[in-house]
Amino acid sequence: MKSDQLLDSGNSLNQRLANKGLRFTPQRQHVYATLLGQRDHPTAEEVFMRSKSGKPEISMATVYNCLDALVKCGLVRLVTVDRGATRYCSNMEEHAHFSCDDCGKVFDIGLKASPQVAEVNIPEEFEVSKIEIAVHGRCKDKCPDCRKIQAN
Amino acid sequence: MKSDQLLDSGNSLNQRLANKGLRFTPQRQHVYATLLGQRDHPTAEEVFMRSKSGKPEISMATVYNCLDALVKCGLVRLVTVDRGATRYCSNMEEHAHFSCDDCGKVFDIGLKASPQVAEVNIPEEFEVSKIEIAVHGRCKDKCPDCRKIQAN
DNA sequence: CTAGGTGCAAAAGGTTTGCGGTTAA
DNA sequence: TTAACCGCAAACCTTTTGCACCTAG
Repeated sequence: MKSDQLLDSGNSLNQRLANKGLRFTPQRQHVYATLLGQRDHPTAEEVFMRSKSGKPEISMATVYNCLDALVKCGLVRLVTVDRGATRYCSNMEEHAHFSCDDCGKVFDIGLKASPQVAEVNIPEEFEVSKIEIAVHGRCKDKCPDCRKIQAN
Repeated sequence: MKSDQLLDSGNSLNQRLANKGLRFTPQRQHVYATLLGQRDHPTAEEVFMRSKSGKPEISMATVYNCLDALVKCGLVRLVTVDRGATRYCSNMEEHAHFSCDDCGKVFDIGLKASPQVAEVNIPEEFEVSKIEIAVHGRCKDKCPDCRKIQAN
């Protein structure tokens, strides 16, 4: 990622954090840049690994803290499609997730329409804040791991 | 639960297990009956607690083993709407889940239609096995815990 | 100046595994 | 008879917490 992009994301991040009464720190900027740099769905462990190149002294606890701050200010969201480790997603557009049963990777998939209350019979008293759609299946030859499996 | 119902579920369970090459054991019957007896969405820990009344010698590992067997033979499904412990659901009808942000409880909600590929733009290569819809929000005065919160 | 953040290490869930003994088929 | 299962305890993985030091505002 180029430094001007980093600066952009830094400024945006700065404002976002301030709005929530959170501080702007180099660690938070770095973790955010890490997530933006590779828009997949890494686990905290993976974010930690990637963050260590460029910031070798960063700790796991700080990665969790930073991810938490990013989620709080709406720049990152949690993805919990499986029982495994929580994944983090920097794509804030409305979308669903596809989880591959073979390789475990998570892919973004588009929605044809907003998943409104239309699909579901919500009891009156319930107050809805978020609707999540998770699709499970196989990505087949979409990724290297699954290409290998297909080849066998 | 009455003993004839237990027997019914036992017979159905027996067949189901056999179909998957799994054995019928008293533990599996007991855990299944526990889930059927109270159709909420208990965690493994809660299933363990409930199973101990009537089978005090049962162990946590066995509960996990039994739940796993029940999931394998299609009598129980996993519910993983939050980062917390996996919950288990004996309602195998097609439905969505509502998770309360306040009390953490999970409620079943009906679908107006089957959540078919209609809602989502699945890339061609992807092979879909299951679509899950999770609704988040507040159940308000639906449960005792949330009635308390509302009262404050 | 000080509330909030960082890094470390230890603890806390939740789940899985290894193993000797038991049991359903 | 014997592969599968049980119960126990220990291990494992992910996440949280306590604490001393540090730093952004």
